[in-house]
Amino acid sequence: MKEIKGFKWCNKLKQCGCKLTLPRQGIITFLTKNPVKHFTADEIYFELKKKFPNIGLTTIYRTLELLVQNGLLSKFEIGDGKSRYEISADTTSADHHHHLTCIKCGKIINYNNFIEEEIDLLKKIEVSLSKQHKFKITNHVIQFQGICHDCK
Amino acid sequence: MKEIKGFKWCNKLKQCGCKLTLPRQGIITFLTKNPVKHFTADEIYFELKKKFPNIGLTTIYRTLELLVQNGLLSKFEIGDGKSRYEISADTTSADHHHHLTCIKCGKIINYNNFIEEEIDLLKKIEVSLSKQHKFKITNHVIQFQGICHDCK
DNA sequence: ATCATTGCAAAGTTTTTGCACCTGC
DNA sequence: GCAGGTGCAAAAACTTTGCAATGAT
Repeated sequence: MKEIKGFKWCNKLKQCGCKLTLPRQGIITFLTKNPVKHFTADEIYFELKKKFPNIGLTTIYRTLELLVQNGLLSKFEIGDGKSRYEISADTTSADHHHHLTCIKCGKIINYNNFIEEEIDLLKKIEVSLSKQHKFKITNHVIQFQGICHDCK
Repeated sequence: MKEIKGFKWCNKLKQCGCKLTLPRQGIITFLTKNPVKHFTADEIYFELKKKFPNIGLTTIYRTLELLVQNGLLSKFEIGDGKSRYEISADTTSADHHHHLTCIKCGKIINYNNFIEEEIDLLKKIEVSLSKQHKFKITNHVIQFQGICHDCK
């Protein structure tokens, strides 16, 4: 077992007392390499199959859930019935983005040319909500929904 | 067929060329009366059964989808595999709120004591995104995720 | 009268569970 | 070596579809 891309996340997993198995490394590596996409479990499964032909879809689901629970991944839904996952990018990271989704065709557009106040405000809100509701906030899902140019 | 609570939405539906059937009225009425909850299709089904014993779950799904497509409802997911629906409250309405959800137990907390800049900024972003991506934005899903006091 | 809408049953998808085997530490 | 992790098959859960019957305009 040698260290690979995504080692930061791999270490984080170890710190949580989880074993760093090959499937887990594979999933972390893959999602780390593609930080701006939003994969379904199925898409990750078919991708991982290439490197780990024996991997099972069950493992994908279990690993994704584990990573979500430990704050490494963000899980969300755009209305098509499939959960989507992406690496939790820090709000200061260039990979951090929000989503604009079409309620007709399901198209997802990322945007990260934030209005300058946007990130500041989110941090402020997170601090405020944490205190008020005694939550440890790990993530946020900001999603604007509407009808895209093609569907109108 | 007589007018009932939620007539504003009922009229909106008619304007979209949809027939105003009893099940549709029932669903609109129910969701209008409970503007701050987030119901699953199943929960709405069992509620509507009381008034319309013959109603089918299929109708619930079809009606909800219709209402979402026409912008009357907001649909979102908190990570438990069930879609949730609520009446689209205008951002200026007292019913308008955002969500704080626990990734462990699925608890949903509404908050609407917005930091004063929050609503202004959202409007600004919506205008900006609409132009940039030629979207007609109908709704937004703002969701902070974390671990609640009880789960920590 | 007409055509959209409904309810039921069946099918389709996505996700979870049980269990014997395997693997990282 | 052992607890935790994996893969397969089966099951569960949620949602959609086909179709004949019904209902709103």
